[in-house]
Amino acid sequence: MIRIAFFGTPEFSVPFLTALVDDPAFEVVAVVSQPDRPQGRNHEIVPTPVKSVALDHQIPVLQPTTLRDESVLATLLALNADYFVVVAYGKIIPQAVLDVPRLGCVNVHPSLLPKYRGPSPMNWAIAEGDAKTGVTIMLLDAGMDTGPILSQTSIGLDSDETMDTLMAKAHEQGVPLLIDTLKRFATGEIVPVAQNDEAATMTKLLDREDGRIDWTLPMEVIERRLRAYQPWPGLWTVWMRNGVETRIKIHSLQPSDFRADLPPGTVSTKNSRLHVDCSDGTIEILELQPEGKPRMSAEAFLLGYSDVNGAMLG
RNA sequence: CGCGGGGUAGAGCAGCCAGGCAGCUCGCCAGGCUCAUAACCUGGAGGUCGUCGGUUCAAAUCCGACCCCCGCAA
Repeated sequence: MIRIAFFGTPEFSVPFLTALVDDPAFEVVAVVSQPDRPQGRNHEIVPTPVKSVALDHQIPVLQPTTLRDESVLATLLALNADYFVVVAYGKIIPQAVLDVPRLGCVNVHPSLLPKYRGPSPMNWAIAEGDAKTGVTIMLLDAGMDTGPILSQTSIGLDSDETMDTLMAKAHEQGVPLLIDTLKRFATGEIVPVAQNDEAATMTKLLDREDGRIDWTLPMEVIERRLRAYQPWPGLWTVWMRNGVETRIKIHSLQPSDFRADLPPGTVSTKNSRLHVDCSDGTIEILELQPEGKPRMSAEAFLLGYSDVNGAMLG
């Protein structure tokens, strides 16, 4: 049996972990996850998704605050692991840890490396309107997603692709690829291939301000971001209503054939429809959510907030 | 004890601060008008005002407890 320590934290990592657990060729001897942190509305301490699954399978869980620690290193060494498998762990892994497993540290990166090194590669692929992205299985080295590639699978992006659907595809194709790659690399069937650094691109970490709609952008870009920025940071805008900033989340929109031809960010309503102009046309908002309220259709919103007509959003 | 908004007719909201007939827009039902409509007119049904308790002559409104929904933050 191939001995594996699994490094991962969010929901995205879970299918990879469960597949390893379920495969008789592997023994997952430990799981390393980020420390539990206060979360949610009352700052409750919630276990990470990966930790929960590990506990369900009676797998020992480590949650070190740092991997640069002698006792942590000693614990990892004692696992006598063949692989460390890293899927969205959330922290840089220092060289001393990379050197621990016999066969190496294998990372799952959801892009076609060397394109989109760095965080949020799937968000980026959707936001850029790419026709395809993929999943890369690679060996970690000291750089940011710079290690040699073991295997890769390509994923076609649909015109209505969202993070939900893309993650499902990444799991569908990436999980079996990981399993297969781990087995074949262990037997020497796979030779790592260095990345072409000249073709590399980097993504930046999304932050909450990325979700704030810039209405001076074209419709197409705004629409892509709506699909790319789910579930976080989402897409939102601000309505100055009677001197009070009201934040409004946009859940669904579409380009409109109606042309209001107003300055970007200006709201116009017509026949129970909600339109906002951007740089190259008029967008119809279909579903939205004022802060403190549940999400609702534009039609419902207009019944209670008819004064939005003519407002300038930003 | 992280900060904050909300629960009022099927939907979205106002009324609450300052207690005194339960409102608005839409939908629904019936009828009318029109060549015509996501139009217009007339009439109508639909509510334990989240729950429980307290104060009061009187509570959607004030006080207390609880339940539920949501935004932020992390």
